[in-house]
Amino acid sequence: VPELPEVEVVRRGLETHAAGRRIDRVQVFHERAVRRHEGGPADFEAALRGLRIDHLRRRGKYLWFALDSGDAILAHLGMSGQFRIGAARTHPEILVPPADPQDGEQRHPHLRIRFTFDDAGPLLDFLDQRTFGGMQFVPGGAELPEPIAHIALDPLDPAFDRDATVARIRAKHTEIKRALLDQTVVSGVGNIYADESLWRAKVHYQRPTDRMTRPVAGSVLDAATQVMIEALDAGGTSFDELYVNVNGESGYFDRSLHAYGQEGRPCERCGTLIRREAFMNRSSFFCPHCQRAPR
DNA sequence: CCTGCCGCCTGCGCGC
DNA sequence: TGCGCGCAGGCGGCAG
Repeated sequence: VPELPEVEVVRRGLETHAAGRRIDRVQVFHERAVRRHEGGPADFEAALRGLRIDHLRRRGKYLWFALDSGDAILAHLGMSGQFRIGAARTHPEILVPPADPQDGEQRHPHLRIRFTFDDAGPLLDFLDQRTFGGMQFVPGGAELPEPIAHIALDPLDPAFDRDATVARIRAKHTEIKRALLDQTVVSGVGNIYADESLWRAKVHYQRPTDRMTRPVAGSVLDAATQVMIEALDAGGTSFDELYVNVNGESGYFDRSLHAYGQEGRPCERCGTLIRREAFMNRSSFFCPHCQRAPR
């Protein structure tokens, strides 16, 4: 599941392998992948032809291709989206026989969008098993695409205001994990890093935000920042083949998880068994001793 | 304005 | 053996 560290790994890979290249052809193989694009697949393909990718930018879990025209391709990986560079050549094992023998071309079953460049270099594929991810062309969006103007800065953004975010958290009438997952409060945190942050800060996921002191709210935010930096250094968290970098390689931060997915294992601080509870239609992992439930 | 829930998706593992 | 179900969970939209 791609959260900030995983998306940043992908952004860096695209900066290396896609920036500076001019798009020759775009092929959309599944219309849900461009459902946010007003004009649909044909318009998406036509809008990008001939444009050059200048830079790759990111805010939270969103990333976008800044184009030489001043426009942008805004992308979100959703639950299972991947960008792969030249995968057809470097990973033949993921290929399947063509559905139609006349087709000739071999394609991965989850291939949704393919970019071909005018330099005859490796192509760029967007694969997405569950189709929660996708792309849209945003005219004039190179600096900041309008559709994500409401997304808060993430903790790795140089302009991130830590104290303002603490104030924002404390001003909300909700539980701390909901606030952490609210991308308009702080962006980039998903279920995995929310649980890891709360474990590090020794705070229960249901603590009311409006009854948290500034130091406690700050410690949760600082833990989130720290855990995401460490995960980025490890290349992200990979549980399976659903998250890999642009070269198809896994990250190894899963070995450093203390709470998420650790149900029944002893807490590394106190030995109490990590518990899993349903919360917000997902799972919350926590140490019932270190992270005491609010009254 | 704010909070919180639903529906969108596919594949896998489990129990019967 | 096969099938139905729960689970994985980010996000937009919308109800209250």
